[in-house]
Amino acid sequence: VMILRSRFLDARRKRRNFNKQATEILNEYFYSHLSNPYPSEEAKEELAKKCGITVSQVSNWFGNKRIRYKKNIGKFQEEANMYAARTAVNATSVSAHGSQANSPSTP
Amino acid sequence: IPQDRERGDEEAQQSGPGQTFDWMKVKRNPPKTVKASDFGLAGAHSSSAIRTNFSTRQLTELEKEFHFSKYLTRARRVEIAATLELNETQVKIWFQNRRMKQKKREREGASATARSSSSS
DNA sequence: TATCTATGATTGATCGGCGT
DNA sequence: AACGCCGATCAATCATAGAT
Repeated sequence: VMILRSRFLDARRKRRNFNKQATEILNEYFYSHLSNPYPSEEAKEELAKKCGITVSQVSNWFGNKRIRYKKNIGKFQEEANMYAARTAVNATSVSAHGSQANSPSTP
Repeated sequence: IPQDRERGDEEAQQSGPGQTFDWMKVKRNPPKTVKASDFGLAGAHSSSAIRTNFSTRQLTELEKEFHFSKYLTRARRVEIAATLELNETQVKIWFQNRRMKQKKREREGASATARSSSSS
């Protein structure tokens, strides 16, 4: 096939990585809800606000994270242990309540 | 109806951080597009049926139709499918996805507008 | 600077739920 | 019972930012 790719017709994707802070927040949620990493619409909105990104971007992040995580669980073990140690909201119903002020305070 | 137990062996690991949850086992059925049915018969279901790559021509035409009408009528669907050499299902799905995309844009565009109310 | 990897976005198609 | 739509998600891929 020719390299008739979109070539440059894709002025769209001008990706920019998220802040380390945002990634931190997203990962924290992901690993503290590893039993069911599917944030509700409300949770997504809250995460979006905290991270300074859009709800769609939060959805994309979780979508990519879930797929890539299960694709190669081993590769994420280290990261998983790290975040798992911070918040222990183990499985068995994640009936969260009043989300605390949540402060990634540095120990 | 038994739910195909995995290789049946990793039930030991549970409390560990590497626990395997249901969402990690989710598998989607492969597309049944069966587009290469022109092979001549005998449902040689061999069609890998993978993500179809629409050509620029097909996308252009679909986009044009979408502007004309966001929703399809049975007749139009048949017509478009024939013209673009796609299944009616593919046309139907394309319109559904397109509508979702439109909605997403409107939503993000709205919040963006509210933000830059009078700037620029 | 070239090459490989991590990651955000896009999109055809699937899943479950609902309405007709 | 069957079909279309919605909303969410999957899964593969694109293109680029970042690491080596």
